Amino acid sequence: MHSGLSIIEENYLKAIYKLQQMDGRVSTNELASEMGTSAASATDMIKKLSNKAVIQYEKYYGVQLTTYGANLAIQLVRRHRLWEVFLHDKLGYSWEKVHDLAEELEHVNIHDLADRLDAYLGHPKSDPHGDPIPDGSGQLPKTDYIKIDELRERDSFEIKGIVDSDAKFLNYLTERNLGIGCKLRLISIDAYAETYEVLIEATHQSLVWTKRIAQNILIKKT
Amino acid sequence: MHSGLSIIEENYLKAIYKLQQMDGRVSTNELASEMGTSAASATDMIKKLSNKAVIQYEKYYGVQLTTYGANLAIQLVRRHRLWEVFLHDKLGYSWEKVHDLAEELEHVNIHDLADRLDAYLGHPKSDPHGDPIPDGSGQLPKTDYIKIDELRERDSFEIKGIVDSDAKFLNYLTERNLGIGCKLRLISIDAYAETYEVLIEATHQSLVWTKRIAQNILIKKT
DNA sequence: AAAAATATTTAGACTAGGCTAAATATTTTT
DNA sequence: AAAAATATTTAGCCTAGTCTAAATATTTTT
Ligand SMILES: [Mn+2]
Ligand SMILES: [Mn+2]
Ligand SMILES: [Mn+2]
Ligand SMILES: [Mn+2]
Repeated sequence: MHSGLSIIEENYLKAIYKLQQMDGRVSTNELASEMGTSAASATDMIKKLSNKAVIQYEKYYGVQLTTYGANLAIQLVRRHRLWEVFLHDKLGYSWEKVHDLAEELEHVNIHDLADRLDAYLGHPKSDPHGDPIPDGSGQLPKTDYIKIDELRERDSFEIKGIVDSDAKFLNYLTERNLGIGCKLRLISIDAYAETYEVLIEATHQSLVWTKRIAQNILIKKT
Repeated sequence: MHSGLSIIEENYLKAIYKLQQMDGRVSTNELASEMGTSAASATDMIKKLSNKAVIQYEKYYGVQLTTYGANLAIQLVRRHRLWEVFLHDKLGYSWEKVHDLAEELEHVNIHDLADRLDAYLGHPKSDPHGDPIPDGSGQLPKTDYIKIDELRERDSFEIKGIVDSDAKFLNYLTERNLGIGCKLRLISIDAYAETYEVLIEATHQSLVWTKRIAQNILIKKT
């Protein structure tokens, strides 16, 4: 259960996992920027994680998680998201607040804490931001969410997830009564301005999404 | 909310708080021994905590918590015990396991986490070891527990708490079906051997407690 | 009131994680 | 194919927390 990694090493590991999702290979600069440190510090840490067999490292080439490292990362993500569910569902925190708290709680990993928490929460499939929660064996529930650019005018849809849940974006959504499970309809597409006019079914409120905003929202056609 | 102390500084603070309960003034050696470090390390940390106005320090004399430091310590104890209740009552951990986990969780202190946890747990008055939980303003519920040497033969009593909940002692109790709330009767006192024969009401099981064991159990006459 | 024993502090060194500045490799542009 | 720009690593230094060994203060014993 105990990973042999320090809290800081675990945070780097999670960052590598996140970047690898998108890019495959992770460069020193990418990692440094994600962690908010210097490239020199990232190089130092890369060497440490490499010595612990968590990542595979080739000089001037970048890093990749080993199978072992990927497993550790997924369990870390699992704990993070389970804590987010706890904080949101049981303690009533808003989805903007849960991330910072889970960022600390995720590092507690003794006994079978994650499994007990999972059972207590009723084996949730996704966290408050719509991100899928890996099961005990590291399996991620398969989702088939799309983005709004795959819809046609007058299609109905539901918000299912957020690509990058940074606090400012979550706040933007909350202020406009948008959240996971929210039902909407695509009213019109402005192809030149690259904007989408949508209507919230519940309130009949109408909004315009720029491409940048729309690309950050995962949906399902209904 | 954020104390300005590192996790390690917080652990020292809690140790000082614990030792001060018993002794008043805390010596360098006592602290080093409680923390499992060298006296030199304890001296180093004492200087740091003193600079942060958490303790008052006089060379070669010992340390004492300041009012500010005592408040921080009590809030830390509050978080520790609330997490223990959560782990025990909600996740079903035994009282031997909750301490180690709470030792890590107690350091998470952002937003109003302790207060939300407290409300969620129904404002518990004591943790799974019978230790009182301070309220949000640091007030400890007053208890009037005694030890068995204040009883007479044939008195009935209930276990209310444990003085020093180390794992081995908790295990000793669990193996004999003893725990908080357990009802017993004092059968006889052997003044010369300094032992107490007690009877568990529920099972009619009879046990002999040595003075060392008896001194570690807090009870209430019923 | 000395001597001996004990407690505490200081000195110097080590590891983890971080930084800046300089050196070196790689990629892109011309 | 050079030159310029960018990316990465190395070198050297810093702080937090730890250690051992040595120095100093205090307490206890004789
Ligand atoms: Mn984290
Ligand atoms: Mn999340
Ligand atoms: Mn702790
Ligand atoms: Mn306890």
